[in-house]
Parts: sequence; structure tokens; C-alpha cells
Amino acid sequence: MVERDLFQPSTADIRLSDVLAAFADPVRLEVVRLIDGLGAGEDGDGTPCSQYGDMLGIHKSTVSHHLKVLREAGVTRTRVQGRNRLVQLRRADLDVRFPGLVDVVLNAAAEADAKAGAEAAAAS
Amino acid sequence: MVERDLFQPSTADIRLSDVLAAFADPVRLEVVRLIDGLGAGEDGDGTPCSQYGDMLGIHKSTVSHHLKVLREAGVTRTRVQGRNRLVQLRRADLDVRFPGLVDVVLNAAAEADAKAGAEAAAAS
DNA sequence: CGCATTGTTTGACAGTCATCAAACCGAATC
DNA sequence: GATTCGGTTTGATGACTGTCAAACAATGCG
Repeated sequence: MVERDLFQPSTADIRLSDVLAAFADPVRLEVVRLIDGLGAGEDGDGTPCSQYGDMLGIHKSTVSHHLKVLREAGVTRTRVQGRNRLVQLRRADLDVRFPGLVDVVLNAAAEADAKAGAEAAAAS
Repeated sequence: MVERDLFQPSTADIRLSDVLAAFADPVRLEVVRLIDGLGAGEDGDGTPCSQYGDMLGIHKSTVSHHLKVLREAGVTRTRVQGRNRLVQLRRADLDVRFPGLVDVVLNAAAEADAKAGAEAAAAS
């Protein structure tokens, strides 16, 4: 079984504006949260990205586009394994470069989510 | 002397994607850093935003546009005082909504800046 | 009042972006 | 070898963005 990595910027070359732009799109932020959620607690065998499209209700080519943006921004690493792509967050690398950023953004996203959920519940 | 505030979203209405998008533009991030730097340690009398254009070498209408984006994203507050606009960071509000975000981003920007400066020095 | 100052608004322009659909491609499976 | 499966690439489309320039608006000053 062939296994290789798709190109990604080296840690030193990750640019803040690219990372922020990558996080700025709501769909992409959801993708990141999914990657983070699914990647954690696993044995390293991530979920194939085909799932993301189904979960978010977007076309597979759109998912592919977003994953490319994330990877080229330095947010994710993509391993090619057979015909699947296993995507992981580059947490450690990002933390070296921009300490705390990923945590803060993911927490903020989670909180915004909780708030939206609470409002929806209150409205029903 | 007339003094009033321009419209801005209430703290609860600040959206993460808007804030991240606001920070994602390099020029705008520089503006934010200038606002943060100039706003601190002053008696409340901020620098009129005309200065930002000169410092960054961009047209005054472009500055106006960026300040509008920042204000509408909830990142800044703008007081109209005479014919000047005094702009401040809404640090406290942002920290309530997205704890740590502003600090992390500004630190990351400062670090990226220092790195770029060091590289430039090494290259010379 | 007339004029200068400060900033906003509008219009134009070029570039980018998110999205889908369809074609394509490499790897696994039959 | 043909087919299927997971994903990428290309093309098209509509929306948005950053920038400047010029016109406009509002305020303070002589």
C-alpha cells in the first residue's frame, strides 16, 4: 500500500493571514472542527474526507477545494493512503508558530455554536 | 462639540467568521495593530484615522473602507468627535465573546513581524 | 459666509472566492 | 481487464473584495 503526503508549507512558512483566512469561512471552520473531533481519540486511522460532504451537505468537489485551502494554508496535513485521504490538524506546528491560536478559535467556534443552539432551543 | 458613536454590532451579535475575516487581511491587521498601539497609554484622545493612511501608504478611502469593515465586524468602536473619528479596539467585548482571541492574534502578528524583520536584517 | 480639513460614499476595475457539475485519474475490487 | 470507489481538476457562474479616484458631506476656522 502506497503512502505519501501531499505538499504542505513548512512550519516556518505558515502565514498568519492565510491561517486566519482559512478559518474565516464558516464551512471551512466546520470542516476543521470535524477533523479535530474525528482525529482525536483515534488510532491514527482518520475518517476519509468523503464523509465531510455528507455531514455538511456540500458537493464533494467543494470539500476537496476547502481541504486544499486548509492544507496550503498550513492548517492540515493530508496523508494519501490507498484511495483515501486522511486529514489531520497540524496543531503542534501551528502552536509553535502562533501559540494558542487554534485552541482559541476552536473554543470560540464551540461557544458560538452552543449559543446558536441555545437560541434555537429557546425559539422553539 | 458634538460627540456620538457610529453603529456597531452589540457584543452578543459579533460573529466569529466576521472577526476572523476582518483580521485576515494583512492591511487591516496592520490597522488593528496601529489602533491598539496608539490607543494604549493615551488619555482617551486617540489618533485621527487620517494618520493610518500615511503610515501604511494607502488611500484615505481605502482606510475608511477598512475601518468600516472592522467596525461592522465588531472589532472596533468609532467615536465621532468634531470632524475626527477616534477608533478604539473593543477588546473587552471581544474577550467576552471569544476569550483570548485578540491577544493571540496580536501576539501572532507581532511574532510574524519580528521574524520578518530578523530575516530582512539577516539578508542585508 | 467662504474655505480648509476630515472623512464617507459612489463608481469603476481587476482579482479572488465558494459553489456545483462534469470530466478525469489512480487505486482497489471483481 | 473492466468496473467501482474516493477524490482531484477544470470550467462556469455569481458574489464578493481591495483599491483608487472623484464627488460629496459635515465640521471647524478665518
